Order: sequence, then structure tokens, then C-alpha cells
Amino acid sequence: MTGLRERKKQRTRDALIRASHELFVTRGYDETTIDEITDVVDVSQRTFFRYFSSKEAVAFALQDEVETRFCVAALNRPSQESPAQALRNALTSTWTGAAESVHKVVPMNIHMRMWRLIETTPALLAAHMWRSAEMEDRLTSVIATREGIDTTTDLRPRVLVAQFSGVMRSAGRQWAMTEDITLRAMKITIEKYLDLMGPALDENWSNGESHGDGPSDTQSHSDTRQ
Amino acid sequence: MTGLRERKKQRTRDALIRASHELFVTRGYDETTIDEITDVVDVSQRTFFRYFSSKEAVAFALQDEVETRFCVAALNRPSQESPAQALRNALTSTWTGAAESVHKVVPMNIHMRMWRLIETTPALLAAHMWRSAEMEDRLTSVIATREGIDTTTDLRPRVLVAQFSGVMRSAGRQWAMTEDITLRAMKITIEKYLDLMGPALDENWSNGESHGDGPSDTQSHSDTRQ
DNA sequence: AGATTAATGACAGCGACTGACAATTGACAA
DNA sequence: TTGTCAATTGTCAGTCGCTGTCATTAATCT
Repeated sequence: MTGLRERKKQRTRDALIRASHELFVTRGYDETTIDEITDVVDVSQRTFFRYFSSKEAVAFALQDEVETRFCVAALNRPSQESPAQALRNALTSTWTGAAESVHKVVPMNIHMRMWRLIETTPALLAAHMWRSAEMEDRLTSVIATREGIDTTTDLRPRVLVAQFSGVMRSAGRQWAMTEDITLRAMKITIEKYLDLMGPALDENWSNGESHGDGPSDTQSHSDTRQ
Repeated sequence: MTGLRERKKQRTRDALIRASHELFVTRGYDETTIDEITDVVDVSQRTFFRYFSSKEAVAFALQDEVETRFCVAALNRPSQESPAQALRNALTSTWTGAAESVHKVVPMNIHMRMWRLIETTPALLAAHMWRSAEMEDRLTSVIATREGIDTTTDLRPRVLVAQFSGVMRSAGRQWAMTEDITLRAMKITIEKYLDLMGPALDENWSNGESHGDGPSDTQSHSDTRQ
């Protein structure tokens, strides 16, 4: 059973996240000061920095959990799946579970707008990409473990992950520029991008056919989730 | 002919770059104060911020030029080259030219150590990745222009560039962790990574053969530069 | 209840960065 | 050459993110 002290800490932490995200998506990130956040939660500025190491940290508090879930999912994918498939299926199997745990702290509406804010605010985008570089390291070792491979001699895990997360970032960025800020739209956009990873490397782009458009009847991806 | 005023500006700008980079690579980025930089060049702090919008900006002043050169090179690649080939050949054809123009401002030794510093300093790495996101946009439109493609309907340029620069960042990061901080070593590492972009996407990784190791006798890349 | 330990608040201070205004200096014409 | 104009710079004050320090409060343990 959790003590009172622990519960209290969890509450102020959640309150800080909720208050800051709410302020961020309404007022803007740069326009929101730490003092404004702590005024809402009614704690001192010093306390804020005891919970979050920086202003950016509170902005990414929820993304942290989502990413961790994704890594775990990738590691637990059935071993017969190819590395590329495993990454992709881990993604689709993470969508719903992550959304629920987020919703406990912040309304889904705000969380989605927060996601967009990250892509449109220079300071946050920089932090986002720094974090995704760390994520790449984690994912690389996940793939290497799956395949029983040494990362120093075989560079393929690194390269695959670099491509994968590069494309995911690009897709996320594109999604943030559309009007449809739903989780569903984000899902569709990302999958559309991932489908093109192979074709984009082809020697000849047949300029006649246009990729990535039209109704998403392209079922080029086999979802082997149970 | 350039006026005295303009020359003077160029000189202080170069001096600021040289002084800051020298301090960065010796003392460290976070450990270097703007005041310490301006003390060396003997200008006021305010003047510094009139030349560079931020502390990070001066750290990336030289990378800016290199990246611009690369974009131009990509655009001017012969049209019979495939998009992926064009990117790759643009890279190899940029190496030397860029190095020369850099050397006019900062010794090559320091510039290479600066490159490593960027990869090892969190604040700089974040800035680097934010910049490379902007770079992706530029490159995407370059490829689209080359192929006569509309970026909104055909996503392949975006995806290709995302893969490409994702892998390049990964390679650059890896290189920064080695002892050999020469331009040659960086070149080799990056090309080794780029060679694996295709194979890493394959369904079956034949675990018997190890990719990315051994002597770089892998001539899987056709350099069609004149 | 009293001792222990953790969480918090208050305060002072550093460094990055900005706005405003005065002082300086190169450019250009009379 | 000199005087005017505009660009460049220095000074100063101030904001904001962030940290160290220390006293105070509040939860836990005995």
C-alpha cells in the first residue's frame, strides 16, 4: 500500500503536468513562464524544478511513458517477425494502451494539441529530436537483442532504426501541419509513410504512379498481432 | 569592392567564430560563457548577440555553409541519377570544397573536434537535430524539383530524405564516439552506413554474414561524379 | 509523543538573452 | 575637409530559466 507522502507527490506531479500542458497549448510554450505554472498548482518555483529537471521535461513527461511502452512492445514481438515488421507491429499494438494511461493525467484533446505544439515550437522540436536520438539507442539494442546480434560488428540494427525513426519523425511532423489532430489521423499518416520506406529507395521512380495519395486501401502491411 | 565597414564586420564575425569554437572544444560548450568569448574578441556581449542570435548559432555557423553546399550539389546532380544516388553523390562531391572554405575561418583540427562536440553535448545535439529537420525540408524540395514531383501528392521525396538524413545522423553520431576524428574516417563511416540502407529493410537478415565490418572493399556504390 | 527523514519555501545568484538609448564610427556629399 | 546621415557598438537595466543553500514544515518510524 502506498503511503500518504507518495500519493501527495504523485498528485502534485500530475497537477504540474496538467497545468503546464494546459497553459502550453493555450498560451504557447515560450509564452508560458514557470511562475505561471507554479501559481496555478500553488507550489514554489523551486519545487517545480525538484519534480522536473527543466521546462522541457514537463512538456515531455507523457511522451516518456508512450515511448517506453513502444520499446517494450518491440522487444516482445514474436521472433519470427523480421526486424522491420517487429518495429511496425510494435507501433500499431501500442496505440490504444498508451492513450489510456495518458488520459488519466491529461484530457486526450490537450495531449494531441501538445503533440502538435512539440512539432511547431522550435525549442520543443529540438528537445524532441534529442530525445528521439536517445530512443534510437534503446531501439537499436532491442533489435540487436531480438536477432542475437552484436551491435559493434553488425550495423544493420542501427541503420534500420535510424531509417525507421527518421521516417516516423517526418510523418509526425507532417501530421502536425494538418487540421485533423486526432489520434486516428496520426496513425494513418505514419503508416502511409512507413509503407513507402522500401519504394523510396528504388532506383527508378516511375513518375506515372503517385505514391502516398488516394484512399488508404493499400494493405501492403501484414499486421501479425494476436 | 567591399567597403571598410563590411570588411570590419566580416572580421569580427570570423573572430567570434574562431574564439568561441576554440573555447568550446577546449573548455566545453556549457562551461564557456558568452562573456568569455567576447573578452577574447574584445567586444561587448550585446554585440555578440547582434551577430549571432544565440550561443548555439555561433557553434553552427560553419556547419551552415557546409549544408548549403550539399543542397546545391544535390540539386545540380545529373538528372539520370536516381534520387538516392543523387543524394549520395552530392555528399561525396561536397567533402573537399566545404573543407577548404571552413579552413579559412577555423583550423581543420578544431572544426573536427567541434563536430564531435556537437554530438556529445546534449544542448548542441538538440540544436543539431532541430537544424537537420529544417535541412530535411530543403532537401525534400530539392528532390521534388529534380524529379518534377508535387510534394503534397507524392510522399516519396519526404520519406527518402527522412531515411537518408536519419542514417546520416546515426553515422555521424557513431563516428563521434571513435578515436579517429579525421574527415577521412567520418567519410568512411557514413558511406558504410549508407550502403546498408537497402539490406536493413530486407525481410530476412541472414545472420551468418555480418554487415558493416571488415575492410571497406565494398564497392557497392557507383560514384558518377565527373 | 518524540526522533528521524523527506518535502517544501524563501532567498540569493548565475548565465542566456532582449529592449532602449546614448556614443562612436564609417560613408557620402557639399 | 568638413558636416551630415546611417550603421555599428557599448552601457544599463531587466526578464527568464535554473541552481545552491538553509531554515521550516510535514510525514514516517519507534
